[in-house]
Amino acid sequence: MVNQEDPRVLRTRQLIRTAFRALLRRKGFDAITIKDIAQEATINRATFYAHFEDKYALLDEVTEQAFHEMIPERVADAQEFTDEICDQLILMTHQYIVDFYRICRMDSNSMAKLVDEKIKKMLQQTIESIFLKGGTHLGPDRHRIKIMAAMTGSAIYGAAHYWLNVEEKDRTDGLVDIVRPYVLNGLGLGV
Amino acid sequence: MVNQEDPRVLRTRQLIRTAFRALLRRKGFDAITIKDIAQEATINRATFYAHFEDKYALLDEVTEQAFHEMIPERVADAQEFTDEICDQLILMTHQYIVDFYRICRMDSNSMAKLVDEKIKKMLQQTIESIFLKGGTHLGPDRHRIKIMAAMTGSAIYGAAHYWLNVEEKDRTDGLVDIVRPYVLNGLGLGV
DNA sequence: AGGGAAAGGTTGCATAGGCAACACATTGTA
DNA sequence: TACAATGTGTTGCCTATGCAACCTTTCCCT
Repeated sequence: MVNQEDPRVLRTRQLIRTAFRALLRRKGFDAITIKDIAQEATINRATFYAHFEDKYALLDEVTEQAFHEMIPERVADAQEFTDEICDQLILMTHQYIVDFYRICRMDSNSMAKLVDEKIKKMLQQTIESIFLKGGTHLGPDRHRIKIMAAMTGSAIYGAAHYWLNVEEKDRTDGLVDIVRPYVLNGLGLGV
Repeated sequence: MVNQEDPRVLRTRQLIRTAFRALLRRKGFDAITIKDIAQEATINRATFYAHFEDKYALLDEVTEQAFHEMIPERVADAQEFTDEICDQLILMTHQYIVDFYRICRMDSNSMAKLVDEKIKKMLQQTIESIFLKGGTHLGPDRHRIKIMAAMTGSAIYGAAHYWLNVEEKDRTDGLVDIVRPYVLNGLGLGV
């Protein structure tokens, strides 16, 4: 395997990611071939396989990168799961989903499922890391913390996703007003 | 020497050019080192020398690239040296000079001289190529055509450069109104 | 069903680029 | 002046990428 810190490797991987994101804006995921990606990235097809097993692995990484680009600094650095952090997580998740469905042609079920799973996972990890940073009220039980993070992430994601089909979907304050109390009460942080 | 059509070479050279242009916006030419360029381009310093002899060669290429980016298509494709083409050459040259002096810190005499010479040369080549494409009224004498192109290019460049110090320098129509008749009359194309 | 085109992967070899070390030149400074 | 620091330019060795060739798998057309 290649050395992930070699500048050539960093550049090549970035080229591939950028090319893939550009392609997603004009083609469906299923219709994109490795050849397409290699051409768009101006790299050799064989080189692609030195970095990614297949386009699914690439999608995974791109999804993760996009998540990191969208997460507000205050959330990433948060020491505690406050109202404000909760709101930002809800809004960001909603925005992420909206962007993804608007920019990419979600004509592929396999892609939609992969992206959904990935975002949920990233969300859960983010929440868990916040729980762990602040000496949390949830107690020291690592298992319990993980489950609470999983539930919270899933709840936020599920609501944000559902909101796509709501009539007032532009009114994100409506979404926040419903989700925040639910999550905070569930965590025993209710006001 | 490296193969100029290898995709790696094309990418590397582009990285170097882009890095150099970025550096020129925040440092004087004399203050820019090869190390700076290599760092900005995320390439190795030794790699720089595989592509350019020194930063002067790079400046030459970047100047030429910028010229090609600015030249209007109608001028590049022109079959004849018409009034309109003449006007566009004047305006473009003026714009090029203005941009260069605005964007780059022209604190280096060596740089200013190199850039000036290069633009003049590009201008003369462009004009000569137009003369050669249209069965010109200048006759078949290649030598004569070259001199006419050199004079025309120098005249346009000189005027555009002088215009930097004119009070109404924003009024480029004033520049055009002076240069166009001069050049066209000189070429025996007067109206 | 069958057969050809296109995509997915893999491999060996040639070349470009990364890295570290070196000698030399230039500059700044005590 | 001297000497330390920084920049220039080069070299040898190693790794990543390009390229062409190859086989396999998938798809699609009749």
